Amino acid sequence: MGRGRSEIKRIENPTQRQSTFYKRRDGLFKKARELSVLCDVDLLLLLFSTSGKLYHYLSPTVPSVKDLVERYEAATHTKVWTDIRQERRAELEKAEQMCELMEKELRFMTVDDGEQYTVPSLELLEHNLEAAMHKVRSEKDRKIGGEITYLENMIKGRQEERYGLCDKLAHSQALNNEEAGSTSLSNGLELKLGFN
Amino acid sequence: MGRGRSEIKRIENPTQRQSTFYKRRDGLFKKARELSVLCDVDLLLLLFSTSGKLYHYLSPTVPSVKDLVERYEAATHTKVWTDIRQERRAELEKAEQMCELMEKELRFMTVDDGEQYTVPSLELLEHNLEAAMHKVRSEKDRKIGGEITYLENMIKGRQEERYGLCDKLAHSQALNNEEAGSTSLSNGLELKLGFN
DNA sequence: AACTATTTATAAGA
DNA sequence: TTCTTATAAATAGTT
Repeated sequence: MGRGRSEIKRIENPTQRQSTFYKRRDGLFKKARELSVLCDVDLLLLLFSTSGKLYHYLSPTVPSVKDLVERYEAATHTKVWTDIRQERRAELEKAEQMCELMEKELRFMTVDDGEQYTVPSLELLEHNLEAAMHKVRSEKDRKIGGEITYLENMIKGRQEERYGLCDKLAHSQALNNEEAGSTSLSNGLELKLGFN
Repeated sequence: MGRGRSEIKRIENPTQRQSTFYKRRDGLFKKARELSVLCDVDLLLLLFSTSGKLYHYLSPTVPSVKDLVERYEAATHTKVWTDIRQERRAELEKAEQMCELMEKELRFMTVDDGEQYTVPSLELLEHNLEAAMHKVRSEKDRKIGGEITYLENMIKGRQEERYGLCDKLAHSQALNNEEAGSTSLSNGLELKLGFN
């Protein structure tokens, strides 16, 4: 139809392709509608443009897309919806299994009474707990040791600071004495710092 | 097209309807195919004739009907199926979160170095581990104690059984002696049981 | 199924 | 996009 053309191959010019898409899309939907009405046919037309936009038509006689797809399943013996559902269920079950496993492990670790232990497994657990305990204790000691060192350094720093101040003061008093004019102010300062 | 007609309503004459169906069905599929090729479009055409026969076309670029139907689902996100899917996803996420939480707890319990512990948390952990250890040890003692008791009972039972048999035998021998006719058979039985 | 007289769809151009 | 129009295609009615 139209002026010329007859080859059916992808239109490379995007503008032209888009234009053709509009026209032919409308034509196709019109024909689909006409066929379903004229000949009493149940049909579904589902299409996505290159840009990902959805267009669809469903005969008015069909209640839903799902309905028609289920009939398609029955006719072709393929299972579209059930597959999707089963995949989901499988994923969920896997996650739940993981959960259960870890829960069991946790219950075991915390020596839950609901669990039944054998003597060897109890011995293994005892061993693991002992190892964990060692780790915890050494980690704690390390942390506390670190804090103690930090505090010791603080004290040391303060002391040095104090010595420095005392030295300065002594120096300052010596200077004052040389000048033969000792003030009550410098005396007060000496008393204050002496027992700081 | 064609000679006359333009009204689009159900064709009541079955012969004519069937004839029109063939012609228009072919035309529709042809147009669908042309559109998908010319404009690079993903489409599905699914139809059932009045007699229930299935005809369908799927663009060669689409891997499966399921694929396109899933895309339809995602695009409309209004259907019951999507709701179910979202419920599933929520369940899955919940399960995964649980997993993560438990994994973290497990890592903490096993004093994994990747974790950062504070001194108070280490003390709490130490306390918990000690409690677990006590539980494990008492459980182990209980189990071992139980097993010893069980074995002791076994031994005791066997011994009593043996005594009972010896008594029976002695009784039987006494009877045999009374009858003054000892057989080789009863003699063999005595030998057999004596060191069982 | 085939054949056409017509109607319809649409390619190209605006 | 949208309209116009020349022309190709589809198809209703007929055989």
